[in-house]
Amino acid sequence: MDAALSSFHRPAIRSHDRLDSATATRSAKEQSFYVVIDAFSCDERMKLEDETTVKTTTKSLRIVEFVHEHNGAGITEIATQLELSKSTVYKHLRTLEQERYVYKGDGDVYYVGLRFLSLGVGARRRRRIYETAKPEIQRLAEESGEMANLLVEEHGRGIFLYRADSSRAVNLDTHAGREVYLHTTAMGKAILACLPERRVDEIIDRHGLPEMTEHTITDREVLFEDLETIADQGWAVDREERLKGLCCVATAITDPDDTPLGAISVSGPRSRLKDGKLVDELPELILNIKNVIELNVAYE
Amino acid sequence: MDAALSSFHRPAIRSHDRLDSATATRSAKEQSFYVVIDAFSCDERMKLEDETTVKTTTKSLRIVEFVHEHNGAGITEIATQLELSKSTVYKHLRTLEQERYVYKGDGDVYYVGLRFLSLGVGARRRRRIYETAKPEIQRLAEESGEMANLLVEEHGRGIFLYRADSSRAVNLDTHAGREVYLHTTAMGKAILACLPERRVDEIIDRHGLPEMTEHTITDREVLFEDLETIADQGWAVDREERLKGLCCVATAITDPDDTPLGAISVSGPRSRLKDGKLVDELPELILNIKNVIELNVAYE
DNA sequence: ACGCTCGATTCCATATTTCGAAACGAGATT
DNA sequence: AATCTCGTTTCGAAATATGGAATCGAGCGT
Repeated sequence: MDAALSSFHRPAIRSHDRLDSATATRSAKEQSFYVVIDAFSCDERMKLEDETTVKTTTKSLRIVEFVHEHNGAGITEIATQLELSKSTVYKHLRTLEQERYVYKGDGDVYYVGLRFLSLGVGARRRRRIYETAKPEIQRLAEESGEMANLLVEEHGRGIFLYRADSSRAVNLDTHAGREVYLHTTAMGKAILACLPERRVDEIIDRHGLPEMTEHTITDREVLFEDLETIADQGWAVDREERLKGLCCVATAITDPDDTPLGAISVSGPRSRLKDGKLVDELPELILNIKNVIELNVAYE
Repeated sequence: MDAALSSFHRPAIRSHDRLDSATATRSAKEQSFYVVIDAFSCDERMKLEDETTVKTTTKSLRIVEFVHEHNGAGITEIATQLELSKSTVYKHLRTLEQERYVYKGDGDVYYVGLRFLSLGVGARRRRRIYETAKPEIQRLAEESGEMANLLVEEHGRGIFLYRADSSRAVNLDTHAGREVYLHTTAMGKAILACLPERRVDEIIDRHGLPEMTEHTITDREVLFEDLETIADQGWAVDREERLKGLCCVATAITDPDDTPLGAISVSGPRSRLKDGKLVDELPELILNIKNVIELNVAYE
């Protein structure tokens, strides 16, 4: 039973994917990364988790996540993988189905329900920046001729809220809802650069600095140096740090009091984003749009 | 404790909203409608729910839903409204927060987390029809000059997957993820018309025929007559049945074997959609698009 | 038609876990 | 300083989640 829970803490999956081979399936795998808990902190952690945590709920969520990551799953498969009894999994799924969080397709396979979409879209709408930034992101995509994105931070991770494609769009894994590590993207780093050092340390402690490509920053010192540069110049760049072949320029959108509300970016294949465009042309364009959005957010 | 659960079964909220006054907040209220359980079936139902249901999970979900419907809530508020103890709510929220399904904003207010967006978007992507229909829906919006929609059925309810606006867009409550009763919309009725009568009966038994406007069909016989007409002519119409001032024309998208995969519609203000357009021009346009989508789905 | 296999479902005794009352502590208000 | 409100913590009683075994049921091959 304890083994059941520990099985969720998988080692990082290094995805040295090329841009053109990025698929939706792979994104699910990436998301299942958790920092491995080392043996020493176990007592403390157990204390905390046992006393203040509802284990049954955790179990239900794990089941849903399993179904999600596998694009549908049957009871036996889930029970085996999660080291739970079939009857337990059965009851959890029945409950979730009754509440419309999962549904049973043909042939006894359970799928994640669209109820999650209702709540998720509500959560997105609640972010002030979303509606304000959307039209500007579209403009950004048009004027740059590349893909433009909006990302926000939650629980120390980045979540894509919106993406606008230009006509030259590349098929990419960054749908709305996609979760990424902040240190692996230009948008993430732009947000980190706005946060107090203490906060950044907390985030690194919680999520680590997993390596996605050979260019990913995996060293705390190096990251902090980069963040300083970003804070100075006002924009961040990502040269294939999350995905091989993909480059981005980004800047954070902040409150009047410098709290980051999210970040916007332009991203495209390395072949089209040479240095001239990447560090001259695009930063200027992005900073313009940043200003417009910040004004609109402030006086909405 | 039993009282706690029964408090979720609220009577229908009749929303005689006008088109122009429809807001996001109101949509949340609508969604909280549940069929009231009458006293006689209680034993049976308890038996079923008690034996095969994980009550703890249900409780967690109710808490999340409460937070969702109230656009954020504190522990005491939730505990009071849901008739649970503060410590219970506290522990559930802590668990959900740890798993990133909720997050705590400033001032001890909990909000629904964007984790729901990740899972929800995944659920949407899994519907074959979504990617296929999207570009066609956009075309439908352009060619009709009105709003065009894509809806699918799940658990006997309708869920909007996508909406495309024309330049003359009206500000409406139908974002992606929005849930509606099937019998109140043209798209819903178009889907119902494809289902075997037995299935339609089940759905009505589960969700009832709640009245949204004075034009809503609230009688089973009347509904079945309408469904027959729809099945014959291949398209459905909604004259202010869900929302005062809003009219729609819709048709179902089906598999080669007539299983409905979803429905598409054009909707706009009554003032612009007179009978000439509503029952002559638009049905033809929609049926064309339906054909294109069905071909693409079949040979994808 | 028959047995065979695999999965979902049901039943039940057991003990794990949840739950609520009450106490505590921090902030705000009077 | 007293009072109120709200989140957090503690702890034992009571509820209920759990896993294993038994049952059911569909699909397959002989």
